[in-house]
Amino acid sequence: MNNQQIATLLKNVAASYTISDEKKYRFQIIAYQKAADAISGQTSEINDLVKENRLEHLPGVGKSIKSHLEELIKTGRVKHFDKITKQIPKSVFPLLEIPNLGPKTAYKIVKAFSLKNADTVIDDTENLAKNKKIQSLEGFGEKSQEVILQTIKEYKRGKTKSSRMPLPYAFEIAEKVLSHLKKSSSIIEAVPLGSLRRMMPTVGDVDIAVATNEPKKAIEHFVSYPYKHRILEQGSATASILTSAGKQVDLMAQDPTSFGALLQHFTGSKSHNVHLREHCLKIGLSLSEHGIKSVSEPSKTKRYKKEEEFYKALKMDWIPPEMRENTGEIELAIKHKLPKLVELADIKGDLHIHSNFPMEPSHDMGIDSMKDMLKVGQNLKYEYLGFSEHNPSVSRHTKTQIYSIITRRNEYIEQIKSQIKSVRVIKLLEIDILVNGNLAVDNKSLAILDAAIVSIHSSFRMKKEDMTKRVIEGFSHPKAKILAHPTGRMLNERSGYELDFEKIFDFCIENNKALEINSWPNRLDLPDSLIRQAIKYKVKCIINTDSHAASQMTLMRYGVAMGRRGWATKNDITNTLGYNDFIKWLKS
DNA sequence: GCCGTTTTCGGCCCGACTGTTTTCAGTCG
Repeated sequence: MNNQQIATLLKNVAASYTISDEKKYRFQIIAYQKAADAISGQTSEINDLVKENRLEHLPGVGKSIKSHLEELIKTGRVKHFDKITKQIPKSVFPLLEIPNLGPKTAYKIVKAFSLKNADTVIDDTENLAKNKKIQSLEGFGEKSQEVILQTIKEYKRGKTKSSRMPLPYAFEIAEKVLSHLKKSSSIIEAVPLGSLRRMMPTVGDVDIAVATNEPKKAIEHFVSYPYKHRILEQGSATASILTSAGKQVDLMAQDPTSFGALLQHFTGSKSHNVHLREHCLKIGLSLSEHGIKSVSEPSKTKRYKKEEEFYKALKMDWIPPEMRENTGEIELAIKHKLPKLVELADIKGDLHIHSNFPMEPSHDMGIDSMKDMLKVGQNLKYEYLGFSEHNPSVSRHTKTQIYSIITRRNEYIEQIKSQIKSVRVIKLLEIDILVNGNLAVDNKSLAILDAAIVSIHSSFRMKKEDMTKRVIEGFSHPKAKILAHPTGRMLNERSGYELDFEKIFDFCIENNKALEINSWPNRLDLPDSLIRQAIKYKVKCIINTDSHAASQMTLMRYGVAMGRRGWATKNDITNTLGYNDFIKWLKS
């Protein structure tokens, strides 16, 4: 069961409580929704957290829900959940997937028309709306019937928030909308916020804040966005549109004098905001996107132009957006003990890049020359670059042939070195760890490299113990210093292979090896939660791009963002070291 | 059901928008 499925289950429990007796179960409902939100926002699999007994670190998941989840992972169901949800017709739950249909509305429709079949309930509701049967129900009308019909159609076409997009794609949408917004003189400033600003690996919808003295004009301009499918809502302070590609864009407008409060509010996460607001209530302050007011004097709101001022007014340090997931950052900010996170400018080199040098590998080659990639390295002000093409294919070459290809590449690198001197070149290779734990390159060839990156590219479906053994065996070679994309996950595609990370961490510490934070947008691997854990173990990480083209070398920002989401400081990342120190580590 | 900088009891974020109402309920983020 994946996180979204678990979150849906918890939401269904909350919905069941809402329908049975909203007043009686008011706080259980909040608790279950909170837990669902916490889990759907988690980037590592709850399945693993339960198995590794790390679940208590999730805020919103306490003793009771934790034991329910343990039962769920173990047996596939939860008796307590079954008891609660059994009181509600099964057909209510699929309807909750439709935007704007909450528990009350869904239940009303199901009950009024005796819709019993959960498999067809969405079609049934669509037909009822088409045949104008819903408008006569109490509390409904022509408009709400039309909205139901419309949203079900969009849901069926996949135009819904359920599919999350990779971070760079979300940035692209944001850029397009921003360039549209800039055309209006009513908009003083426009900034993308939400999960985009927190640099979540995937983004559901795009949130944008604007500072304006003419909110009505600003919002009218926003909803006139040429690539919109339709306007979802439009008020005097906020509006939402669906783009023609089916992605939702939310906009909030605010007076420039309160823009800092809006930045804080709209960046989230929800869980961060709720926790922060609960904390502030205890000291008599009520927070909103407008500013801060005292509970004793609710008519007066203090406004803040800058987000820094907002946090400062709460006697806290400003919290980097990447940390705002309510995992302890608020407490540290109060104590002025936040870590100083690694920054893009700290990075001194990229050690995982693939040039087009003809290595005859079994995996994909790069498309640009070493020279072109070095030029980009120069522009990025790097001190060093490590070329790490895939090893020559084992099935098509003898050991001797592999040795001669690597020798040829070394000679070519020496030539280039004499031409470009501002960036130092390190001779690496990305080498497969074979099923038996051996490396795909023998000792003689390894000896002529500065070091090696090792990684898994085959036979993913091994048992956790076997895979851990395989990785550690390959990683044990003295030349192997970096384990690339350690979990093997591909976002929205596959969850990766299973590894015992406590063992991997221990191994890295004992042998002074580093785990890669791969910046490739569909990988972002290590995942942030594992980075956080690795850092706690004092394991070194290294942030690389895995570029297969010179233009991809700027993807470094995404890897750095994941490091920041995992609370990594400059000291935790080996490629923040200057060349001499880095080489010393690499050859240690 | 969760949680702890006045608490192991007694609290629980805050506001916007829409449709169907005639002062509000439901949904969302």
